[in-house]
Parts: sequence; C-alpha cells; structure tokens
Amino acid sequence: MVSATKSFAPETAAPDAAEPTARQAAVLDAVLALMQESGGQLTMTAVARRASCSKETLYKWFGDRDGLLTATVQWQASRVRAGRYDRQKLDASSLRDSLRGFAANWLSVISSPTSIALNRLAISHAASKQSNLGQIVLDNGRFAIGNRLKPVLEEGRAAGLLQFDDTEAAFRTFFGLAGRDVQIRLLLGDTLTLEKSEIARDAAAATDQFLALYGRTEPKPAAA
Amino acid sequence: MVSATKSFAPETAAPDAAEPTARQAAVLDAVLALMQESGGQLTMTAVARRASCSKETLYKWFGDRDGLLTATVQWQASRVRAGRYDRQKLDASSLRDSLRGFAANWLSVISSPTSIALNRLAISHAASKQSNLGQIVLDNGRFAIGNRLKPVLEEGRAAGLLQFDDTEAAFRTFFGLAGRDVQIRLLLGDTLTLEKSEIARDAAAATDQFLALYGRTEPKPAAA
DNA sequence: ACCGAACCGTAACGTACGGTACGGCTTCCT
DNA sequence: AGGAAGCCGTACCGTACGTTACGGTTCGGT
Repeated sequence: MVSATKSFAPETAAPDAAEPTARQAAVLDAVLALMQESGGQLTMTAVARRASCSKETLYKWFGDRDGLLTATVQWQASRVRAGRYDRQKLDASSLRDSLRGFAANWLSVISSPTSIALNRLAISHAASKQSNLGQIVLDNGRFAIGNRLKPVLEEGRAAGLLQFDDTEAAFRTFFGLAGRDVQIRLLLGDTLTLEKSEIARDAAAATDQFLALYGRTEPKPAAA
Repeated sequence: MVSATKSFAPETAAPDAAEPTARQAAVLDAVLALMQESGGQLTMTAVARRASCSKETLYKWFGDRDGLLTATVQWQASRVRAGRYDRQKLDASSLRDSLRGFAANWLSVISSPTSIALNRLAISHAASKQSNLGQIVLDNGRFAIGNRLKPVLEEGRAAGLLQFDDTEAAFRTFFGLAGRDVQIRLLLGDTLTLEKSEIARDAAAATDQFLALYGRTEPKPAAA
C-alpha cells in the first residue's frame, strides 16, 4: 500500500487497506503492545517474535516497515470510532452532558498509553517527513472529534443555548479548555496520572468554562 | 510544581555543562540548523560535515550522540530566557497587556521551526525513555512560562483584578486558551502557518476569554 | 626553530536492523 | 493420497550509522 510495491489486488474498492483478518489483527495488536512498552524497540524481528509469525509474512502482508506501522495506526483508529452522540432533545442539561462526555472521552484517549505511543511514533515520522502517519493520527484524533462535536455545538446554537459566529473557533476553544497542557506533558514523558475521577472533574470544569464563554443563558455557575 | 516532577527551580549557575565556547556553540547551532531541515538526518557525520569539524572532536567535546543532543537542547534553552516582565503598576490595562504578551510569545515559540524540531526530538527520545530531553524541554517550555506567568496572575489577584483559588489551575486554563490545538497539530506535521498578525489576534482573544473567566471587574468588552 | 596540543578529514570497525531466501510443517483442496 | 499454498523459524545479505583510530596541519608556548 505504501510505496511502489507490486501493484496487486488489495486496493480496489476500499480506500486504503481492507479489513485485516483476525490473524493480521493479532499482529497489529502485537505492534501496539510492543510500542507501549517503555523503550520498546519496534523492530521487525521483535514484532515477528512477539506475534509468533515470520518476518516473511510481515512483509507479504504489509509490504514494508512503513506499511506495517501505517496499518497499525489505522487499525487502532478504526476501533476508536465509538461514542456516537445521538441527537436527543438537546436542552441545556443534555448539551452540558454531551460536552462533558466529549471532554472526558478526549482526556481519557490522550492519556491512554496507546495514544501516547501512537502520537510519539507519528511525531517521529513527521520529523523525517516520511509517510503520512501524522496526518492519519490527526484525522482520527483532533479532526475526528472536531467533526463529531461541531454539529453538537451548532445544534446548541440553533436551540438558542450557545452563541458564536465561527464554529471552528468555538471548537478550538473547547479543545484548549479540555486538553490544556495534558497531551504535550505526557508526550514529553512527564509523569502525569489522570484518575477517572480527575478526568470527570476536569471535563466538567472545562465544560463550565466553555459555557461561561459561549453559553447564552448563564448556567448557574454556583451550583456544584 | 504540579505533579511530582523533579522541577528544581530555575538554576542560576549552569546545572550541567559549562557554557560552551564560541566554537562549540557554532557546532550546536549546526545541529539546530540540521534538525530543522525537513527530513534532516541527524547523523554524527552530517553534523561534523555541517559544522566543519571532525567527528573525533564531537566525541571529545560531547561524549556521545546523546550528549551532543542534550547540549543542543540546553543551548537552545539558554537563549530563550528572555522577556522579563518587570512588575509595573499593574492596573487592568497593563495586566491585559502582560497576558497578551505571554500568549503571543508562547504562540510564536511553539510555532517556530526550532521549537517544533526540538520537541519532536525530545518526544522521540521520551518514547525510548533514554536520556531526559523531554524533561529539559518541559522545564524550559511549559514549566518555565508557568513560573514566569503565575506571579503575574497572583499580583493581579492581589490587586483585585483577578479571582481564583488555585494559581496552577488558572495558569493551565490560560495555557489551554492560548495554545489550543496549535502545538499538537504542528508536531504532527499539519501545515499551519501563524502570521504575526494572527498570533497577535489569537493572543488577544485568549486573553479576553481568560479575563472573562477569571477577571473580577468586567473589562468593558465593548470598548475597542 | 622545536614541541606538543588541538583539531580537521577520512578511513576503518562493529553492530543493529530492514529486507530476502530457504527448509520444513500444517492445512486444505481435488 | 498427493500436490499446492500459506506460514513459521532461522539463517543470511547489504546498508546505515555510531564510534574509534590515524595521518596531516595549524598554532601557541618556550
């Protein structure tokens, strides 16, 4: 898929790679496990040994090392697609719940070892400009959550609960209020543990701040 | 200061290596230049060629590759120490100017090619847990600006202009409002150009939002 | 003028790792 | 049963790169 390897079948219908088989998925999980182990050396030999498969098979399935990493990133991305927010009635309370859910979900994603390892990998590759791992990670992280949250914001505006001109700007503010310095600190190796309760509290605080800035009706800030 | 990171206070004397000589500084500048070139392969041979010095000298001066990179990061960090904010009278207007200055400075730092390259390098090393480049970058980036801004916030509170309980939490909010998604997007290779005017505008917007959340007296938003 | 230190340029060495080849085993099809 | 295909384990190859070694040149001190 990646470089100019022999152009045989797999890329006909699917935009990229077809769904991996169960065995292939096991290999990709091995890659994910390997890259989360501190100082984990992500060599083809290590992957083959960890997945109990031969290197020959790795190259047959994924082309080259870059193809394997790309497939791994996409594999992980495909399982993050969850948390559909069905448009409910959307009053002030449900909007607040939705925002809190988004913030909490985002915080737990970026603080997960998998996300940290994946982002570090993609950033390393972005430095050498090889491959487009960075774009894939961005598309399935920052931009994916943006595309899922912005409709909620616009519905909130349509319902008279929010007030803003630029949806993108409003989303970026929410993004900043929720994420703050968490991601960069974790990527740089700062030991920063986010308990579930802490995530919930931070998500609620970020939501309150966002509503204070963009809410039309004051959300009763004194209430706990 | 927040978590249990060993962030010892801003050392006055050189904590590690002594000041590099002019020739050594030239070598370190060569490293910096090299790591900013897209796809720049940061090999010892490339550094030696770029700096017109022998590899033997590199090893004599810096020990090994890691020592060279560490010295480079510290070298760059040592020149970012600028922008002292002398405590002026601190009325509402000067506080706002200070905050805008901090936000604009931070945005221009994180969007500079040098910062991007340095952070990518440190993040790559944090993945392999080797060395403490991540901690150095963190201490001279996120924590340094925190230590410089927090006194301003507390002075603002003492002057009755701001209202908050937790200085650290207030700073992190400001950090998030100013940085938003800029750093992670740049690190992942997103093409995101920040013009000087755009930085000034974003910094002003972040400051307004921060004051809306933490300001005690409404800063007269209608006035230009 | 002489000596030694510092340094440059380059060659050489060792290893790690991406990629390939091959023998043997299992499975499935006919 | 027999053959073919897929795959595992391992040995192997070529290259890139960190690190070391060495000859040649410059320069300050005596």
